[in-house]
Amino acid sequence: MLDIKYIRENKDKVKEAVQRKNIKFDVDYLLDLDLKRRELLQTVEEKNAMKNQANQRIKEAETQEQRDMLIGQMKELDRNSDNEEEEYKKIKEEFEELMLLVPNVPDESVPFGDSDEDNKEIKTWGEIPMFDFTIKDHVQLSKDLDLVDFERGAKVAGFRGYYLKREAFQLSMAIMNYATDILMKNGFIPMHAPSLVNEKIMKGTGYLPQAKDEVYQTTDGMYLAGTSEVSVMGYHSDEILKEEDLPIKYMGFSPCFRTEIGSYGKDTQGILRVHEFMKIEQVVLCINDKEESVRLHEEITRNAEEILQGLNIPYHVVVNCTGDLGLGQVKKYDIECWVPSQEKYRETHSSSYFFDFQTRRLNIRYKDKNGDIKFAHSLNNTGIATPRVLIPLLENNQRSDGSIAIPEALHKYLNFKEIKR
RNA sequence: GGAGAGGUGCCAGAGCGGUCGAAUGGGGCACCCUGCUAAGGUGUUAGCUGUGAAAACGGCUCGAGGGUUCGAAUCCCUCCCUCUCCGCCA
Repeated sequence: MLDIKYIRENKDKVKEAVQRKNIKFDVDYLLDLDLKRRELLQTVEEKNAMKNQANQRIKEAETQEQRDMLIGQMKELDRNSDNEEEEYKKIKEEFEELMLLVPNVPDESVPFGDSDEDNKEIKTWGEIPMFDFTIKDHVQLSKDLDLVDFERGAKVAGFRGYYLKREAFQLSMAIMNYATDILMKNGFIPMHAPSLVNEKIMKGTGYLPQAKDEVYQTTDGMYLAGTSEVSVMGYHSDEILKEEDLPIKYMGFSPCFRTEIGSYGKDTQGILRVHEFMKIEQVVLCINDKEESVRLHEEITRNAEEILQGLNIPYHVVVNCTGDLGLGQVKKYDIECWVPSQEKYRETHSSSYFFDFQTRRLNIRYKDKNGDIKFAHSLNNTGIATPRVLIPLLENNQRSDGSIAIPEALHKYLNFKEIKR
């Protein structure tokens, strides 16, 4: 959510953001409504002030007659103010709903574009492996080595269901431990965070209402979060933090659930796009300062790179174009890992900052050195997500005999150094 | 799942129709005093929001939402949450 004052003063910027993010939203309508809202608020508050004064007089009335007369006047006043109050309430409600739909303004450095096709590569790392044999894709590797069971996955959990078996399971756990160690070394507080969350927090992080098709709702009105970003951000909701405690860095571990509605027919093979997976997420809260947000954005991006480099997976980093930014995101880098069978990079990490877009919704504030209360800034990036990262890991490390070499960084977490049958 | 208790400011805790945005204590902050095992004194310490350049003035908020009333932290209803006991259970 943006500050309405900011929207009033930067109407054109916001309109531009609406356009560039390909969002349907009428900024002028919102501002008209805001004007109406404030006008009504004024009259309602004036009436309230009169009532308060009248009440004061009733309290101070010396005789019963005086009192009765004043009460009579009050009743009259009350009758007249009902309508305005109703109308104010209605407008306020609409106003608040609309406010949730206003997009954040992208940073100047974000390239213009419509879709991920227009994202710009800014960095590559690692050498794309050259194989002197016919490679297998991760699906074939998984089947041949009995690492993932898709058929039984589908039998039990439906389309996109899967079982991670044997070394794949161990690998998945090892990767989590490995990523945890790196993030803890870099100052993150680890948490196993809830994935079952309430509506307020889903709204606060911006997944509702805009992405409501992509989240599972339970029969009792709760939601299964698609990322622990949701519950980790909710952790400090409605709190006032101390400036000296910032930046505060959390790594949230949780299962993640996504309906993948809207991606029918996409990535139907294998474990690239599944309904449930495990993820470590980096979530950072910092002071209300652009420079600091930018600095930390680079930092959490580096953290993900450090994790991938240790796994020796070739990747590149892209800056997402305006059209590929989420509603609240100011800027986003995607890290995409090389997938040999597809001969392209596929997204494994998404690193973004929001300024105070999320913290306004979640009411996460801090008291600065002058005692002023400000909204914090928030950022987040993937730490590591399995099973998706297993795709580049398995494929890039496959050998001609069908076995798979395990990167050295994981050896200390595993009792095997290769996967072989 | 059953029974009960409760949700008030940074914390503890009083208030149970008007004098309450809220006693008191603790903590924090500021100043004063004091040479001593950091004590004493005084003051200060909620957020949101509207008009305004500002000073200021106004409105809202005692878990959330609704209702009764001239008036609600206080009464009524619904929901959420916490705690205790019983049951069930990884």
